[in-house]
Amino acid sequence: MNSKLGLLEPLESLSMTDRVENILREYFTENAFKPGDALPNELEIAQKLNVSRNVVREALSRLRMLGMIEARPRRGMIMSQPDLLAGIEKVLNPFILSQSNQKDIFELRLILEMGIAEFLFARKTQKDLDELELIVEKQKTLPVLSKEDEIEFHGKLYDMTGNETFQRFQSLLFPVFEHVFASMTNQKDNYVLVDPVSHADLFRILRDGTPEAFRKAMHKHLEVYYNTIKK
Amino acid sequence: MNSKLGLLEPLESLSMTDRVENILREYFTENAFKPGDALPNELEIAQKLNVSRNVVREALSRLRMLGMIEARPRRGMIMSQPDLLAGIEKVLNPFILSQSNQKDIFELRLILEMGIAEFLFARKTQKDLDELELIVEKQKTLPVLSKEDEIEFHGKLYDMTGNETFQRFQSLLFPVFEHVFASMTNQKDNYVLVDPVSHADLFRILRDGTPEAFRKAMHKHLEVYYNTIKK
DNA sequence: TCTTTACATTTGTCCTACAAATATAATAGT
DNA sequence: ACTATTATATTTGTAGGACAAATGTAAAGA
Repeated sequence: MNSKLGLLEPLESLSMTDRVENILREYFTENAFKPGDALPNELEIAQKLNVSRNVVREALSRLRMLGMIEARPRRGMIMSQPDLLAGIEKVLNPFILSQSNQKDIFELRLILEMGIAEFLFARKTQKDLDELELIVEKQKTLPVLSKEDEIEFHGKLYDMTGNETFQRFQSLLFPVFEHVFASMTNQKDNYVLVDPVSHADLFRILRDGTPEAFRKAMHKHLEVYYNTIKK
Repeated sequence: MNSKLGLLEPLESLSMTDRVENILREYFTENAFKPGDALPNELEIAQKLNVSRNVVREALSRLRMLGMIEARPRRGMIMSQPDLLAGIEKVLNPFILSQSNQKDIFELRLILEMGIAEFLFARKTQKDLDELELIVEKQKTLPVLSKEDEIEFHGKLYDMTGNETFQRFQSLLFPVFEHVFASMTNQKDNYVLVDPVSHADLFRILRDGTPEAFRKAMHKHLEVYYNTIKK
């Protein structure tokens, strides 16, 4: 009778707060709430749902954190434009993320670096190229590139994509990326690796070449990371 | 005296809940809390921080939503492995996201499709290829591909990357992607477009070709979307 | 009609209370 | 001394009351 009981998932016992959170989000969606729209007040919601104001406030607190709603003291709440990355930002902590998630993020960064090529070529401007060249020239004089130098160059690339979310997303992913790579290369190999493709090479291709050539070069540039990918 | 007053940013007046949320996350980080570690109880936190238990609970409610902590009724709270995409999942609603964020997401999906090539070739198995071929063969018999057919093929690709987060991420992005594209192509051009590169073509290249060739083909396959990219 | 005053509204915060179930300590029984 | 039972303490989830503060609105007065 109890055979295979281990396969049974524990049926999720949602707290009142969880349920109210879900109900509210559905309510917003189904009634096509748009940014600026006024929300019912807390007491009204509590009474309609037959829960305490505490529970409602705990649920609203979550939505407020996501930027989905805005509470203006003494003037009621309104719908708002959520912050796309607010939720993920608070969670990107290498010490509490699962190994699996950390690996996923490591790979996500590699994918982004390869994927942005089309956008770079579609949107590059002379001003952008000049600024990137400045960075490259400065780095040429350095004996070795620091973490900050890497961020400066690649950050500028994300900048040039004209996509604000990429830019911010990448800066959020980078610390985790670094952490994963550091833990993979067991600290012992602290040698400075010579890039087979330098930032200067990437710059030249971005200026004169094609997306195809850029992706090829970027792949070479990131070779040391791609080499860690296991089947 | 008041000239240029408009340039002054309103100094962020954080609520107690906001501040407690920040303090708690810092506390976890600085004390290297790891999944499974026991947390102080609510009353203790409230007394230490000199705020009411309500405020603490509202802050904890947010962290619970992110999966960062777990509360076991009557047994205290423990640190937990956060759900990487829990936050973003609740916010991916085309009707409340800003136009700018929607555009960013549209582009993000294109970037992912191009970027996964390396991973597909590094991790493809015969079993995966067989399953993908099955999908392709089935779709060959169809006069026209539905949205579900698209999801089935591309979803299988994400599957093959061996990256759970990609898989889930992509399925979250897709509805927004569709919504953006639909609103760009003013409904009027409902004609069925003939892919310059079909799913069958992509499959053959994935089986016999190179990442480079695959990216090239994928770019062609997504041409209609890439054509929408503006400077 | 305009100004001033009073009132109602609503979020943020604090407080108290208690159910329920678990872990721990205390008691009783052998 | 050891086990079994009972009582106690703990802690989250939920309910409900209270009030400050500032805003918008209605009422009163000039």
